[in-house]
Formats: sequence, C-alpha cells, structure tokens
Amino acid sequence: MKTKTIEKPQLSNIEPLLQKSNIRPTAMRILVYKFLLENEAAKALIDIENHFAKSDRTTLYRTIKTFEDKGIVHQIDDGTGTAKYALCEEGCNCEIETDLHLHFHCKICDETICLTDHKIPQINLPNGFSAENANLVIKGICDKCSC
Amino acid sequence: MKTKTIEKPQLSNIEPLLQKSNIRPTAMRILVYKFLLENEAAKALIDIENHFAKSDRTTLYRTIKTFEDKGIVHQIDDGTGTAKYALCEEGCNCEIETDLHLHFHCKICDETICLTDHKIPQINLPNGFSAENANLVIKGICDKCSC
DNA sequence: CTTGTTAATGCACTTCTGTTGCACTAACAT
DNA sequence: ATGTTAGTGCAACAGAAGTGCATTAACAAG
Repeated sequence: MKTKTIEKPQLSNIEPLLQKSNIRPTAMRILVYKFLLENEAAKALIDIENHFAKSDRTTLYRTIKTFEDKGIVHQIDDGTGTAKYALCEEGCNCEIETDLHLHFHCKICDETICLTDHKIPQINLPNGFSAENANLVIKGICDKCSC
Repeated sequence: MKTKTIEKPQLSNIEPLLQKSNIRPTAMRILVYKFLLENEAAKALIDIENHFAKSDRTTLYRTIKTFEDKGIVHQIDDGTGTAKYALCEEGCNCEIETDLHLHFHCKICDETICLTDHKIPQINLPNGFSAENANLVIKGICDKCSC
C-alpha cells in the first residue's frame, strides 16, 4: 500500500511550533501536544485526563480548547457521544471548514482515526439547500483489528 | 424538482402500525408517534419533553428507546451533541445498518432532516479497513431558510 | 367479570461530559 | 524588581443519558 509520508513535527520542535500559533508553550501544553502527537488515534478529553492523572480536568479542557481555537487541533464527532481531538496536519484548513477529510471509527478497538487523504465526495442536495460543511464518519473494522 | 411521493401512515393507523412492530399501543406511544409523524425535522428527546410537558421524562425516553429497538425510529447524530430521532420510512433498514441516507442540519433554524433519497456515496478505504456503517451530516442552510 | 402476570409509567437518583467563576500562581515585558 | 496578563486548580453547575424501584395499566386466561 502506498501511503503518503507525512512530516510529523519532531518532539523537540513542539515549543516553537506552539509559539508559531501564538500559544504560550507551558509545560502542560507541551505534554498534551506530545501526547496527541504520539497517538495516531483521536483522543477524548477523558483519555487525556487518564493519561495525565495528576493534572486538573479544567486545565486539560482549556488546553484543548486553546489548541482548537488556534487551529492546531480539530474536534471529531465520531458518533460515540464524546468529542475526540486530533492534531491538524500541515495545511489543514479545518478552522475555515473546508477540510472535509473523513474519519473512521473502529468498533473493535473503539478508536477513531483521521483519514486525511480521503476527502468527502461532492453531494448533490435538493434545490434550496446549500452546504457549508460536512461530517462523514465510517464505522467498521480498522486495519489493525482485521487480521 | 421531482420528489418521490412517500406514503405516510395515516394518523388513524398508528395503533395497528405499532402492533405490527410488537409495540403495545399505549396512549403515550401513539401520541409520541403522532408527534414524530407530524414533524418533518428529527426531534431531540428534549423537544418531545417540551411538547408533552405533562409527561415524565423517563417515559418519553423509554418510549423512544422502544421505538428504536423495534426499528421504527432511527437515531441521528447531527453533531449538535444531542441525539435526534426520526421515524423510519417504509422499507428503512437502518437497524441492519445498510440504510445509508444522509442528514442535513440547518444552522439557521437548527433543525435536522433526513434526506431519505440521498444515499452516501461509496468510499474507498485504505487496505485493511472494512466499512459496515456510515454517518454523513451536511451542515448549511435549508430550503426554508434560504430565501 | 375477576384475577394474575407482564409490561408501562412516574419519581428519585446517579453518572458522564462539558462548562464557568473565582482565587491563586506563573510567565513575560518593561 | 515589578506590574500586567495569561495559565492553573478547585469547586460548582448544567444538560443529557441512564437505572432502580414502587405503582399502575394492559391484557390474556379462567
């Protein structure tokens, strides 16, 4: 399978990367960013809380909100009822709602991943309807669980 | 635009219709069914609660759950965070997860409707991924709000 | 028509996620 | 070094979803 090689930021580069997006690189923020970077799957707030058991729920909540506001993280609604978050790839335009990549939710491992290279196809709507944004979640079994 | 005429059940036919699906036609259930039938848009539990202010939340909650279990109502996750419910059309196979129609959420009137005639197009997934279900919500402005 | 069983209803309570107010503390520029 | 701004932690709240249990209604069998 031919997969596009995506240049992931190096762990050591997190600090300037945050600064580039006008986010003060506090210790907590660097750790949360690192956590998201190390995980392919999108994470829910509760996952981040569990990983940083010592930290306060609110801080993590606001950290993610900051990341989202500054456009380096996007929220995913995968139908499980709890919001997931994933780092935006380079050049992601999710903040202007035109980056219509789709998401895959595996019913075995219960993880949600971005299929960044797969865009949502054009949909013909009935007369009078105008689309501005779209959310497509495919559910099934992921590559890791299908052997 | 050429719209398919859908035969909606008559209000007077609700009782036998529920019985056909092995649902005891209690007064409450008939009213809830009628409410869903009279609304084009999918309704959240809170909408049903507000409409039947005299009734208990739990009863309405379990009524909808029953409808869902018996396959006459399907749940819609439109990204607003609260689940919406809509009657299944005749021949809807949502319970076996193959009825992949899409949903439209209007950001003006905040209503969600089923676009029953619009199916989700085939998506090519990466190797190793198998799809079983899909959920596509388009957000924008609906016909009623776009004048 | 009565009776017994099963299902539906209503109330109270709990859980989970998301969110805000406020005091305290750390970061950074001057 | 110091003052302002931003980040953190605690508590509390809000909304939706779900459960336990006692009461009541529905319905089939006698």
